[in-house]
Amino acid sequence: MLSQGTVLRKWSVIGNPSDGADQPQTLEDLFQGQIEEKFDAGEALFWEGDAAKDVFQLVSGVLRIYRILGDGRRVITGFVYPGDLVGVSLRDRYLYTAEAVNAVRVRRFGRRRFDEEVARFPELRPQLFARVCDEMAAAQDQMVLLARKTAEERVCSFLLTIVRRRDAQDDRLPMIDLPMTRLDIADYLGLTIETVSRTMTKIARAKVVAPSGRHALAINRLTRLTELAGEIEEPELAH
Amino acid sequence: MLSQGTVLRKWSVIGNPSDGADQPQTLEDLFQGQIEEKFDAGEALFWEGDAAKDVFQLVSGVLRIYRILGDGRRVITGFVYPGDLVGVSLRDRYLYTAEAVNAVRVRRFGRRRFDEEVARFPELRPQLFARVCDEMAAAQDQMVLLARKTAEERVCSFLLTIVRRRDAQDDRLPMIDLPMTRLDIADYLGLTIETVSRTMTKIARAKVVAPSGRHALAINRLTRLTELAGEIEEPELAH
DNA sequence: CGTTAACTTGAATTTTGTCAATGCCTGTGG
DNA sequence: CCACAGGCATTGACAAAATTCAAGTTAACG
Repeated sequence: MLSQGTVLRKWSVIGNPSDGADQPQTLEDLFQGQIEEKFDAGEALFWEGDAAKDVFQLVSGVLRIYRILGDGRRVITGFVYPGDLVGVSLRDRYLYTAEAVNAVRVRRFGRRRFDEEVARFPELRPQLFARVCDEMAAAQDQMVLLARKTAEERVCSFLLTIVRRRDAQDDRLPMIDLPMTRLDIADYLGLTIETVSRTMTKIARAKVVAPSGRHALAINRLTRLTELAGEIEEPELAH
Repeated sequence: MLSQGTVLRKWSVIGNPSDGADQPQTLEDLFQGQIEEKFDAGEALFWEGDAAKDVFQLVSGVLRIYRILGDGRRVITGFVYPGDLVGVSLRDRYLYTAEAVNAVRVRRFGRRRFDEEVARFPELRPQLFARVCDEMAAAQDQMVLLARKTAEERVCSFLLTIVRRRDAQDDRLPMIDLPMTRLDIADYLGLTIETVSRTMTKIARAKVVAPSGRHALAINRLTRLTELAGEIEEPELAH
């Protein structure tokens, strides 16, 4: 629906990339000119250690970003959602693997050229900076979660983050999508699949959420979920 | 000793900040012109939530960077060492508190002016970018540590990071400094002081390290320490 | 509609946290 | 320079939380 409009805009605005007259107003504009590539669920866009040749913008679907310890332990350091960029804040090599959780569409941009374009259009700089700051802020939130939160707080924080990401998206009854598996969630939250499963069951029994299949659930009590996420000052509530 | 020299250089090179002739070659040069401020152990440079007015460069001493959860749980997201910058990768407000672990000296730079200078001297951009990338890489390492490493691996990884930071610094027998308390270490590693203490004792008994007071220790078996940190591929060693 | 991977649930185990008591640096003041 | 105090660290015993191991169940996909 929206994509149709933005695709048209792409051709009219920067149909000729070497023409100095075109002025990308936003980082998104930069990517509009790139061909869409598709990856199936489970396919990797790139691997940890690969030469960091490209920057990607996710058009649709979800990516998982992860690292593997020597003995196979996996840590998912983040999920990437439509509109997000991957591969910006690193030097010569990717520090992590980026893999499609479900079928995804991405736009690719050579890093060299990406840097040149950003240098050429200074108004893009603050946008890029803002994205890097958000990435840094998310990493810090995740460190707090991993260092000090309980299993229940981790799961609730995770669900809450997803609720909040859908910015004023459509309806008012929060129904969220969980395209990733329990193992993905466990590796993101520093837990086992069993603990994630038990916690989900627990908050479902408490009617805080209502699962709808394995990959979607309704948030019945958002305030309670926020409390359980450990994001309330001095709760000290009667239980 | 060195500071005398750098202070002199400051006046000769950028004594007149509005003079366009001076060219800071490095980010360090930018800070050379700023007056040194001192903070005692325990004093805060700024608090989480404060308006992010300044960027700081640490001249000497160590800072802890932390956030507090509603009920008092503290998470130290990083330590800052001489030469490091604090307050760069954030927007309008500080996302964390920065506190002196021991007596520190810092140079302060207004964010507004810092941004202007970086815009004015494009050769500073890649340096700033590199620092932000390193910060991001460190945050990811920390997420891996917190999500999947055992207490012993966490403590050994921490010691190893400190060993590696002193880049070819003087002698060859690794003696390291731990200015922070066990509570600081615990809050950084997502453990309790008791677990940190027990783990330290354990690797000391195994002669991997040799404590020298509470705030220093010698690394006797660096290879073993690296193994214990969980950074070796497929160990599968006889125990 | 059937297969199979993904998920859930239960019981036992392990790791780390909590509580409590003791010990010992480190920095202060004599 | 030494003695002392108090905070910081260590150690031990016990408890709690999460993991591991082992079955069962279920929902997603062809």
